[in-house]
Parts: sequence; structure tokens; C-alpha cells
Amino acid sequence: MMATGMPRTEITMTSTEPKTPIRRTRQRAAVSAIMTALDEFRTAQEVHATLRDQGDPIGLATVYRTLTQMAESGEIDCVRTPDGQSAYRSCSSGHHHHLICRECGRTVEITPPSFEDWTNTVAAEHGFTEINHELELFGRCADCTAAPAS
Amino acid sequence: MMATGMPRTEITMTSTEPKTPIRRTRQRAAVSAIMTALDEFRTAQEVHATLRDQGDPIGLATVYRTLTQMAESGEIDCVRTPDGQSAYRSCSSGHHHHLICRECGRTVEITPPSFEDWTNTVAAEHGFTEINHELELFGRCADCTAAPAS
DNA sequence: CTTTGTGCAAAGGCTTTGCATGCTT
DNA sequence: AAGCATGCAAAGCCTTTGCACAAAG
Repeated sequence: MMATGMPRTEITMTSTEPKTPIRRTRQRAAVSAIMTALDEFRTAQEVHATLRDQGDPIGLATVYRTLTQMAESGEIDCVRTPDGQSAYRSCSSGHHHHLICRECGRTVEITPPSFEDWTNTVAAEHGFTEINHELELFGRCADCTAAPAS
Repeated sequence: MMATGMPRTEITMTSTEPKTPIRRTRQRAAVSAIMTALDEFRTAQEVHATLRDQGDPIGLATVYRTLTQMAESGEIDCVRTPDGQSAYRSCSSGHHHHLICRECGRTVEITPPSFEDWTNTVAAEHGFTEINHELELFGRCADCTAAPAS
């Protein structure tokens, strides 16, 4: 489904990787700030809009590039929303999950019991490391059950 | 992030809903057959390609429309893949999850312990019903740890 | 016969990329 | 001064939609 046919880049790293340090720019600082500020999912477009609104001129492409890099470096987590956008969230702070109403979008934060242990165990059994997990519950909230749409 | 500003359609259903029965067509049967056949995630494009390959002429738009309907009716589940496509899976059969290598895409099926109970409990506490859950683990597999790409 | 489903093509929306310029180091 | 980061615009992709024709009930 996902990485079907994903090319397995067989690179035999030779010398010391260049490891260019990331340059500190106003834009990157702004994105980083807004991401660490709140522990909620934000799409690239939302981040862009927010920055523009608060008087931080920034290009949409830059937001995309920055968020992608931050996600690759592990600074933030990335998931796909049901409507097909990428949503990012700072992952350093408390890792929690969501209970989402598929009708009206209402969201409730939930904290699952320690199944973090289980995830690590299972991962180890299969030789996997650097584990991240995504867990979301979708349902219909009380209001929408009372007054269903369509 | 997701349903931000999603219009809450306040429809007060009056009489008996028309409830037009879905017409049985060759295309719909083909899509339904391919989805119930295997218990794996498939994107719309994959379903389309598969059907074309096995000599079942069908339009891409039809595949999208059919899968969307089947998802709405609850026949199949829909999730978003990391690369931004919609993946569908028949949801009647055994519900399982995946451990995915974020490097090469290798996938291992996993079956979490009974936390289904927990999901229902939490959902009930918040007045949510008709719960579905999505759980995926992302990590780096043994091979990719041995020979890292990039 | 009426209504829904299908196909094709065009449009829409999110994301990525090419290239010249500006800013960081 | 050298090189990455940024902006803008164009291109790419997946998905949805409009419209005419075919098929189902």
C-alpha cells in the first residue's frame, strides 16, 4: 500500500557524512516556535496562514520544506488527515492521542494505558527500532448522535 | 486540523428517507469482489490497475466513487497513507495493524492485545459511539539499521 | 421509461520542484 | 566570498466533478 516499490537506496556510506548544520533563519525559527508552542496537529497551510497573520512573511514552499525537514530529523511527527493533508505536531512533549468525531470533527485528547511497553516489545521481536506509533479513534460524538447530519 | 470549520448540517429528517437501493453493476461487483478477497489495504489506483490488468474495464472515477460509497456505508475502512493516498480495506474480517519500516516500507502484521476493550471504554466515557481505531507503528527494520539509506 | 451508474476529460487542492536572489556562516 | 535557504511560479499527483451516454429496475 504505502511504500510499494519504494527504492531501497543501497548507499555504502564512504567517508564522514558532510552533515551540513541547519542554518538559523527567521523563517525556520518562526516555524519551530509555532510548532513547539502548541501540542496540537497543524497542517502546513495552517502554519503558513498563522505566520502570515501574525506578521511573519514566509513562503508556503518554505513552510513545507521546513516541516518536512523537521519531521525527518524527528523534531516533529507527521500524520495524514482524513481529508488528505499532512498534519504536524511537536513530539517532544507528552505524547497523546485523539478521539475524533467523524461527523463534526470534535476532538478529545486521550491517553492510552501503558501500551508503549507493548509497542516496544513487538517492535523488538521483529528487529525494528526507533519506534513511533500513531493511534487515533474515530467515532460519533453524543451531539451528532442526537442530531445526525444527513 | 481536520474538520476545522466543517459545516454541521442541521437536517431534520422529515419523512421516510428515499433510501435508493444501490444498483448492481458489473463494475461495482468487481470492486466489491477485489476488496473482500484480500484483507489488505489497497489504494483506489491500485484497485483500478488490478481490475484493468485482469481484463475488467473500469473507469478510474468509478473506482473512486465506488470505494467512497463503500466506505460511507461502512463496508470498508479508509485510511490515509503516509504518501497521501487513500487506502481501503474490507473491515468485516479480522482487524489487525501494521509495523512499518519508514525506511524501506517493509510491513509486518501485528495483533495488539485486547485494547479494543479500552477503546470502547474511553469512547463511552466521552459519549462517543460507533468507534473505529487506527493504530500503526513506524520504525526502522533490522536490514535498514544494518545498511542505512542516506 | 425513469433514474442511477459509468467514462472521459477538465478542474481542484495539496505538495513538490526549478531557478534566481538573499541571507547565513 | 561560498553555499544553503527562501520565494515565486510552474509542474505533479491524487481526487473530485460536469456532462453525455449506457445500463439497471
